[in-house]
Amino acid sequence: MTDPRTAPLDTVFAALADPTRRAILTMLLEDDMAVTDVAEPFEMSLAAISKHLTILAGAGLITQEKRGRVKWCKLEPDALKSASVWMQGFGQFEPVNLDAFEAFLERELGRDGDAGDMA
Amino acid sequence: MTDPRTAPLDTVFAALADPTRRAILTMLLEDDMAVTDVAEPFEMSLAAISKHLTILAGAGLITQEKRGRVKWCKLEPDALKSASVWMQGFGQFEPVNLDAFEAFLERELGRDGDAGDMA
DNA sequence: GCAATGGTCAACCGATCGGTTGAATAAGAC
DNA sequence: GTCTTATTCAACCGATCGGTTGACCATTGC
Repeated sequence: MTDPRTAPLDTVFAALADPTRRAILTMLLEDDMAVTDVAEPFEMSLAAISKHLTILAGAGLITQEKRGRVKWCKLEPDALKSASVWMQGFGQFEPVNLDAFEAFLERELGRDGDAGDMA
Repeated sequence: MTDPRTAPLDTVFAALADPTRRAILTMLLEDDMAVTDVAEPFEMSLAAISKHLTILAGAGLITQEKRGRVKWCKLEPDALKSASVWMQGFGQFEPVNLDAFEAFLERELGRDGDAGDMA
């Protein structure tokens, strides 16, 4: 129910500061997922992932909707807008470089997203 | 084991998660400042501000240069680029709205930047 | 009904965080 | 030299963080 646009910068940046949570966001970029499926690639407990999802939801970065016994997680990119706008002000308002983003995305997927070395 | 490739995002986002540190960055947007002058508007000790500046420098968001007995703090907006690029990927690559940025800047200055209610 | 599945809750743990204080170091000012 | 200013260091504090475990609640399937 919280408007993602009004989520304070504190919680958004704090949520983004954790590599596991950034990896989760990257996964949700592809599709909505159930909590158990989000947790699958990680080496930590389901409860830990559940906490991470609560933090992401608290920051407005995702929403969670329960259908039956499955809770679906959905990315809410709009919550990033305020933080992005805030940050952009410190650069010379340079245009976003898509190639650079793709490179970062690959690194995130290949590293954080890989449960192999996240212990 | 922290991944050196994604560590920058960790430290940058963590540094931005604190309102005092964001207020410092906003102050440095105007001009370079000495540590004591950075600390002046805040209600906390100089040592606390010194720690905040160390964290900002560790994230690459500022640099500090000692001239005489004064240590000057300088904004380094380029450190925001990687984080900004990462974030922008979750939106529709929308162009930055300058008016929106100014509104946020004012809110930051009026709330976080005011030493009156920062306890 | 009963068992399995999906997810959270509660208590606990060590590490880190944001702050304090007081002493220490370094560089001007006189 | 001595006093003052600028800044950090070191030790400490309570709160929060990221994780664990085991018990608990819901929903589904047989």
